[in-house]
Amino acid sequence: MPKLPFSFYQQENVVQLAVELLGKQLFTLIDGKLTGGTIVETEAYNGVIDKASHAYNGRYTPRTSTMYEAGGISYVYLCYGIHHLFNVVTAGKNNPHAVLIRGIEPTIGVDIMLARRKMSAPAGRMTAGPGALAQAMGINKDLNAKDLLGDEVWIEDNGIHFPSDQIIAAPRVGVDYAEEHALLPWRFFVKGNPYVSKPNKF
DNA sequence: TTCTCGATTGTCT
DNA sequence: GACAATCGAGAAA
Repeated sequence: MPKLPFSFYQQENVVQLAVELLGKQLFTLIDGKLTGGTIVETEAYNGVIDKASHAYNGRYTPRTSTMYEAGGISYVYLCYGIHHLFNVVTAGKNNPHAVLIRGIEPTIGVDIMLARRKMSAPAGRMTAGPGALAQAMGINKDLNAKDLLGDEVWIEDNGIHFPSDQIIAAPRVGVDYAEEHALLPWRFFVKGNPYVSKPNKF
């Protein structure tokens, strides 16, 4: 199946791109172990105007410099000292947009993911949530700034397309006070999918 | 150099 | 439902 082309990641509309990533296949080849799954939950981080983004207001640091690169690479970082979060950098250079991958539905290497998660049987929580899915797929900060057209981590399009009425768009909680920010951060997930993290109630 | 806190999750009550 | 675990980035000094 074809990997998503470089041009796909150059879109300036990170919100729309976050929607389009739903249904795509995310793969990692770590230490010779192949794992992959269907993306079922994403969250858009709209660069300098997104208050929740690391690059908010043009903040540029060694860590966030990855987000300023041209789209089509990964952005991985450690949160709470425990969890690795996997993002896809999008848009052109110096436009720090990113999409956080929050949930996948495992399709390849399920047993490997179970072992990494130290679980004995498949369950929804295996890959539901950004920290959990990163652990399941063996993602760590060594995967930061990797080319998504490379052979360690990549995304394929196998034609899966969720109907629009199955895709839920949920604004981030706690931004009601700031009307200009209320539109910016968006979370998207597939309705009723067991591999979506908590805010699955609708 | 030092201090605070986070794009979270799992466990205990 | 509430809270602890845990460490590196970012900001201040």
